[in-house]
Amino acid sequence: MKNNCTLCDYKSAAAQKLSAEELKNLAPNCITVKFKKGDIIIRQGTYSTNVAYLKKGLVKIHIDGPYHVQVVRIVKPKNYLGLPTTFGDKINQYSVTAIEESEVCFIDISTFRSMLQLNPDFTNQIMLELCKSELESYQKCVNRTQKQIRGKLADVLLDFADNIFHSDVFTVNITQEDIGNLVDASRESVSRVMAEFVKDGLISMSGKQITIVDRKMLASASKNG
Amino acid sequence: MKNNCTLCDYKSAAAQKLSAEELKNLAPNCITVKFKKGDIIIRQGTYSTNVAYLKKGLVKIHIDGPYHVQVVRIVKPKNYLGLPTTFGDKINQYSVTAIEESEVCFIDISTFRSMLQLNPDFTNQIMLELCKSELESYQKCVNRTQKQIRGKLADVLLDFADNIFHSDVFTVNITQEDIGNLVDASRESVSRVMAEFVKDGLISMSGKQITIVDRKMLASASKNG
DNA sequence: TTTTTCTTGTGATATATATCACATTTATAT
DNA sequence: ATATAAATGTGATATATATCACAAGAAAAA
Repeated sequence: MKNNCTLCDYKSAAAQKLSAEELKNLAPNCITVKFKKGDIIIRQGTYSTNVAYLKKGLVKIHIDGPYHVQVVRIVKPKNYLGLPTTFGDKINQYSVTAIEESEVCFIDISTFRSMLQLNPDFTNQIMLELCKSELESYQKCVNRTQKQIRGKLADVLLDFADNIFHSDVFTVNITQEDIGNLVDASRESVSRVMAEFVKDGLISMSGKQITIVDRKMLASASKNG
Repeated sequence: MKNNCTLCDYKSAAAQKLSAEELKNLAPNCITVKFKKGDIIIRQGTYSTNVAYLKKGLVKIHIDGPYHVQVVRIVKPKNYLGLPTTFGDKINQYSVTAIEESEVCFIDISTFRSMLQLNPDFTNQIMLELCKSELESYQKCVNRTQKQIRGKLADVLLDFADNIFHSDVFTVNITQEDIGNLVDASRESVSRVMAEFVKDGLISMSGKQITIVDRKMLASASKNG
């Protein structure tokens, strides 16, 4: 689908720094593609020739580890997917898969580069996001390696409510195995701990819908396991 | 100590993109400071007002986790320390400590920002490094969470030899507790596995000097634990 | 609807590694 | 040189979580 970037309602913080002229030049160099749940958007090990930007939907970023897949994080719209790959390495170091119907805008890499070259405000915003996500990934890694399952699961549930769905009631279209890969635990352990959380009244579940019932206790589980 | 950046022998890849004029302007806005082994260069939780760049020595980057310290990585010279903090957050998200006598150049942050604003080649190089380190940190996190101690220790030893000391014989000025924090293991476990490696002829040790004896077996330990 | 596949629940068991406790060695300070 | 502190080695024990095995439920396909 051809784009009209000027009128785009899903502009990134960085793209909002672009001039009318620049946005006009951008349009013919990017395409929007729709993905269904389960579709692979970026595949680890393949060449990356575009910058991907999530306009709508929800995706997971995942890496093939030595023994399992690790889900690095869940990404919501108005975020670039795989920015670091775009520069550092030409080969995608991780995969991105849609977990809901999603719309991704693929921007030609040399167009993206020339925007960086020409517009320092744009560049600055991109750098800010790179830095933020690097710091976040450090913090997440510490939590992944040090907390135990109850703590990590509580973290993930609060993160979903606070940063992704902005509601204490939400429906995540991922399996318990995915959640396991997100907190480095087996799917059986996820099942058990979730049941524990329900039993103890921290959350309630019906199907894939999760409701956060007791924020305080969940926060305490996040801290003390 | 006042700097003469033009004549500096330790320029970063990015700084090599600066013009003679730009280097001249840089000099009055940075100072070089010497640190002894054990000195804290950057302290987590404090304000960051400078960009730090490692000219000589060796440092560790570490984060206070919920239960222990995690050593994120060991950094060798000609690398920026804490770049992501410089933009993303004004508060240092991690600490940096010298593990050998080190020299660090502190660059005034607004000077650094204006170089980014004015020199796209400089910026490009900085972005490249940011991206590379983000990808690296993803990969490291997967290894940390999935491999077991033998594998992680083998990784670290090979990393030291290949990427830091460029020799199969090297002396690391860190304790086994540090190594434990680097591979997310207790110091006792590090001691035990190191002894195992010596017994099995993968490495030899005398004091803090480590010699890699059997690369093949070490690489296989890295893979298969 | 019926069949097949995917996902979840739950007990029993195995295991890697932490923790504790103390001895010994090495480094640092007096 | 001596005292003190820090780092390392090593056994015994505890424990969180993986793995295995199978049942049951939900979703997708036929």
